[in-house]
Amino acid sequence: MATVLKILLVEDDLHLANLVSIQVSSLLNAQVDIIENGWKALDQTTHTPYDLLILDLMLPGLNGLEICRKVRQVNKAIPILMLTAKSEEQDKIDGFNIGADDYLTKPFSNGELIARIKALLRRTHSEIKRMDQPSFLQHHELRLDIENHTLYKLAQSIDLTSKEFELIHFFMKHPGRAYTRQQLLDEVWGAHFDGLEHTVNSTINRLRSKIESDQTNPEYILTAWGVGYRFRNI
Amino acid sequence: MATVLKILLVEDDLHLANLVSIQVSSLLNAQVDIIENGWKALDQTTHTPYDLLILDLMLPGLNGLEICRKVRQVNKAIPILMLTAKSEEQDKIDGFNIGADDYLTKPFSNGELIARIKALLRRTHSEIKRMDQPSFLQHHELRLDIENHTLYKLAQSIDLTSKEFELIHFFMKHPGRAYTRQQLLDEVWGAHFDGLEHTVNSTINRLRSKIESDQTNPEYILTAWGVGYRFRNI
DNA sequence: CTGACTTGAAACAATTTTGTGATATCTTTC
DNA sequence: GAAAGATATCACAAAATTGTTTCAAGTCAG
Repeated sequence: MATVLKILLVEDDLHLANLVSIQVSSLLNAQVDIIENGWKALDQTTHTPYDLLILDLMLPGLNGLEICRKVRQVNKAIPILMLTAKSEEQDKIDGFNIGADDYLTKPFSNGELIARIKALLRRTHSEIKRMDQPSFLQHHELRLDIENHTLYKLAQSIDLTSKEFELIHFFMKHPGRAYTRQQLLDEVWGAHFDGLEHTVNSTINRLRSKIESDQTNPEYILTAWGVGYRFRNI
Repeated sequence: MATVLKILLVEDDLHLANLVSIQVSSLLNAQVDIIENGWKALDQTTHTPYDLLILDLMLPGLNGLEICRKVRQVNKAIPILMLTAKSEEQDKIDGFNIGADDYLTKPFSNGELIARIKALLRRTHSEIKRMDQPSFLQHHELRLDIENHTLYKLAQSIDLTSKEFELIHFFMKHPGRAYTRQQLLDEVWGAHFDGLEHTVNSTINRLRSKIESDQTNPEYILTAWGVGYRFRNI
């Protein structure tokens, strides 16, 4: 089910292009097409739907800025990452004015490149999350189908509200560890939530009533007395 | 929080600065210093230790991003909150790259501001705590998993109450040394506790019953006759 | 706009933990 | 070996924490 990311890399330095391609395709589960020439690149983007464009600023034929501008006329949504040399710093501003979403100054590390790409795709609401996390989380009789937003106990599906889903999702990603209520608020409700810790109790109470066979003796969401809660580990 | 928070607010709009200062100092028990000029602010941070920096992005002298970068060169730990106007959205990304921990877009409500500050301080405090303490403490067959808040004897996990956990945590951090009951009360129960020394006995008794194979001949929590208790050293 | 559903908060009930007192057991000292 | 002092154990009550129910406000679809 893991869909492959399609990335177009427009770069005339084939050595660099290959390095980037190898890293990106292996670390992000992506298919990277490489094109050296600006005009060809523009043509290619109109025929194939890409999830991300990586443009070198200096190119034969048509430079990065111009590709950027022309692509944006047609497609306002596609994330664009510009690659620039240090001496071209001034062009950054132009890049943004024209519609690039981020830029990277050469030389850059692989880690930096991957981080930027991930950040870009996250921002543009792409589906990269899928590649960073499994589609299912299974613990004992519980199976969480993350993409379908559904919880199964054995074969039986259990309806969860969205808070309940997020909470058990978090727990199942971090089984065994005890979290305080405040930590759960920060992680699940968001750091800016400004309510009572007791809120966690209520949600856990509702969750337990749906997933535990014997609510007075929970199997999955365990109470860590004096601390908070933890998800079962075995 | 008993101690007063020290916050530096760098903001040239004095009207806004005063509003923020009043709210923050009253609701968070904080002392807020206000500085209008970027250069002065940078100088100030090197002379006074602050718990939090709030930087406006647009400033006379030296803008928020630059202050942020320069402060980070010296101090990697201090939490930084950036204030930006809507039109400066693009700079957010740069802000994060440079090392701000959070940002807030003007106009913001007081509640939002306070919530962000609290969340930031929580985050950085818990990170600091994690930084300077190990995740595990191991002695002989006992292994204390601090983050998971769980004690293992060989592969078997042992349920502890929070006092028991705190007590054995303290012991395992300071093995071999004998502590009087009063010292243990001060260290584990807290200096304000004014109960009987006898309380320590009970807790140790309960702890021993959970971790010692032969309770009449303890391997881990040893009695230091006429003194108090000590944790085994080898 | 209505009605069902979700969510956070408040009140109260139930449970667990923890401190204390009483008593038993062990060490040391003489 | 006995007395005095110190520690261990047990039971119980107080304190702290958590569980449950209910209600009201907010949200969303139809």
